[in-house]
Amino acid sequence: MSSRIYDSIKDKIKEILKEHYNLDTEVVWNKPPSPKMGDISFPLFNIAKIQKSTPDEIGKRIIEKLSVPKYINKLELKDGFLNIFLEKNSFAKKTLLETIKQPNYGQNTSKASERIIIEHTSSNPVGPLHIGNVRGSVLGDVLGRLYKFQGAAVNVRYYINDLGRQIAPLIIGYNLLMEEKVKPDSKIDLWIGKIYAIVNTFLEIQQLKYQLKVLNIKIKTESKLYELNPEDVKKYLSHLENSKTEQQEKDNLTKWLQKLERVSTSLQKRLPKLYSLLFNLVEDNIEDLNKLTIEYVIKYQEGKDEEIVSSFREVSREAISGHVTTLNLFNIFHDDFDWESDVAWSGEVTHILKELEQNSVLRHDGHARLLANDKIATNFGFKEKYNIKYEIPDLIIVNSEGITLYPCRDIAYHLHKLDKFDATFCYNVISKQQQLAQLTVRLALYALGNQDIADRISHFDYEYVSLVGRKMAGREFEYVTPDELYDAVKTEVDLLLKERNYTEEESQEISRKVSASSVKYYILKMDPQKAVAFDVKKAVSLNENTGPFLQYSYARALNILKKAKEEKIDFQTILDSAQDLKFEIEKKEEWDLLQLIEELPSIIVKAVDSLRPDSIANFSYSLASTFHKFYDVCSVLKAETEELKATRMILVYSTIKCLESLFEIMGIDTLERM
RNA sequence: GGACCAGUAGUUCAGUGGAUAGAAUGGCUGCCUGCGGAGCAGUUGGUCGUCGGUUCGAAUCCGAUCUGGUCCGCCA
Repeated sequence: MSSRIYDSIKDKIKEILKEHYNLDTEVVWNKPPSPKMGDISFPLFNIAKIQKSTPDEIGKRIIEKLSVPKYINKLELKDGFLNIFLEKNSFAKKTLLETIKQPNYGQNTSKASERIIIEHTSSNPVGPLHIGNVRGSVLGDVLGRLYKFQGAAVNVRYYINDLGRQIAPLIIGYNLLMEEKVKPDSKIDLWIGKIYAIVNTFLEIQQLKYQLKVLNIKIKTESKLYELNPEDVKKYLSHLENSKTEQQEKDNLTKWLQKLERVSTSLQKRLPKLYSLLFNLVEDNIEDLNKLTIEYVIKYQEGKDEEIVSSFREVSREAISGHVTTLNLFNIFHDDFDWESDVAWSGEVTHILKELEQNSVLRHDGHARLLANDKIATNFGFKEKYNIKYEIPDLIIVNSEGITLYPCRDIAYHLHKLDKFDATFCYNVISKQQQLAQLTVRLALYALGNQDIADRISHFDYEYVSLVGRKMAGREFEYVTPDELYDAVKTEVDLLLKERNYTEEESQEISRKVSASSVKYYILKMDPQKAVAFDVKKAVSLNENTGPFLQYSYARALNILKKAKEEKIDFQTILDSAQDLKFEIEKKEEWDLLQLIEELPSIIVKAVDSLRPDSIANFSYSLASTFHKFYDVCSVLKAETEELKATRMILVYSTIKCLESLFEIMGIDTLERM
């Protein structure tokens, strides 16, 4: 907890301790459990202990010396705490005058000297974004907005992983459909996701059959190369059971068989038309899908075959364009896009490997090459610097066939990434699964003599999102997309809006903004470190701690001022003469609201310093919720006295300003009516 | 086997050394001639995974331990 007024009282107490006891110690404050014990309290135990005195003695001394600022009403000692009762009216005046004065309340320049790169989303271009990826998008977006709000220059980048083996089967299927002039049956990235899942299944079926053949597990069958029917699976399983294969391998193959059977049946059921269309196309045109896949991958990695290059790029671009459309729904935008393939083609990876080799930090083991993470961490002072006490595992970066794996490109990418924006710091908002890979990148930079770069890169990690009861799997076309959540909410909202008298245009704007905020806020409000089982029902809810709830509070607050205008109350004059106004805080609800307003600036600072974008959402909820309570109990326009009316109007106005700042940071739209 | 993260009300979560652990949701009950009911109020519900330690004080820090997720040699 932090607050400017409270901190200033704290500083006074610190001064007294320094002056009186020559004591330089940290003083903490907190909120008493009950208002009867005051508004703010200071525990005196540790000071008493250092001074070999009692809390009461210390407290008495502080009270004696504390020249009471005008917003302190009463001081009290109780159970070792110094309890302070604030003079609410002066507190209100100080806080609200400040709020009125600032154009964007809570904005500051504490990060003005920073230039921040934020990489987020960076999803593979083989399907639509799902709620798992979008968790990173939302966190990255809000982190960037927090920095911007505090004066930093922010550059948001998307790293396109277009070199994956997985893309090749997608390209093959996509091209076959193009030749047949088949049109997408859905949003482009979703369509790509379908093609990928289907053709990849064919590929896996072929690979599995090949493996079984190698082990001499053969069955009599009528089925085609890319087909796996249930009867064959049964036969395979019984052959496998009786074969002399190692148990471990038996288990793996059994699992694989079962999985592929499940996936192919499920895909056939859910996408019957596309499945059979692609099946026939691949069966008729592709003799050896596996071989072709490898050929494509190698050719793209080399980057010289123009046809292949343009195919990969085209499909990737299509997928990413779908991602961008989705992200834009939620006010999430990227400034730049980097291609993994560009990094590969630059030839830098070869140099890096050579240098790592020369520096003796590559470990050859069997046939693969690993980056000697622990050795680097120890020798270059990394462990000491970051207080790492365990052994860091080595990571394979070149496989036994001499093919460089993605961490190599990641290292090359990060060598120049900060230069692209002349950045002071870079956050990679990437799921926790990438922890070791991300650490490896930084260690490689250490080994290459680029500690200065490595120390300015941070992995902002977040836990995975699963579905209630099952896992999300792109390969199986199993996921919940933010698009479908958005649509589900929108249907609900449209229904609500039908009962109100809005024009079609207004209605569309409102439902768009409400739906977007609903989905975005739901993802934002969860602690990044917590794995979440996603509940679709809750995600589309419009009540309680949701985006629409906040928007509703805003509209309600705004409406009071609108109403005031109708009643010919000149609020501008009230604002202009606020300096001379006698502020009056009468009820608990006003006081609660006021304190949250006062707290907002420090909440913003803390959110970025502790890397908790989600804390903004939770604070917004308490503010909105407190406002509703205030609204219910305190009549603004019909307040008993002019002073009370003016104070309440300014409270409403300040709440609006708070919400505007919070919405700005969360990238959620405000609504005047809904 | 090692590492990282999580474990708080029936459920979903907030709470990163302070007094009596907070919301929401489910169930039950009230408030629309009122500044917008997408709201508010009441009621019910917790050995903060377990055991120790540090401390005047622990959900919070340390150590063990259990459970779940993820990563640790050829996918990204």
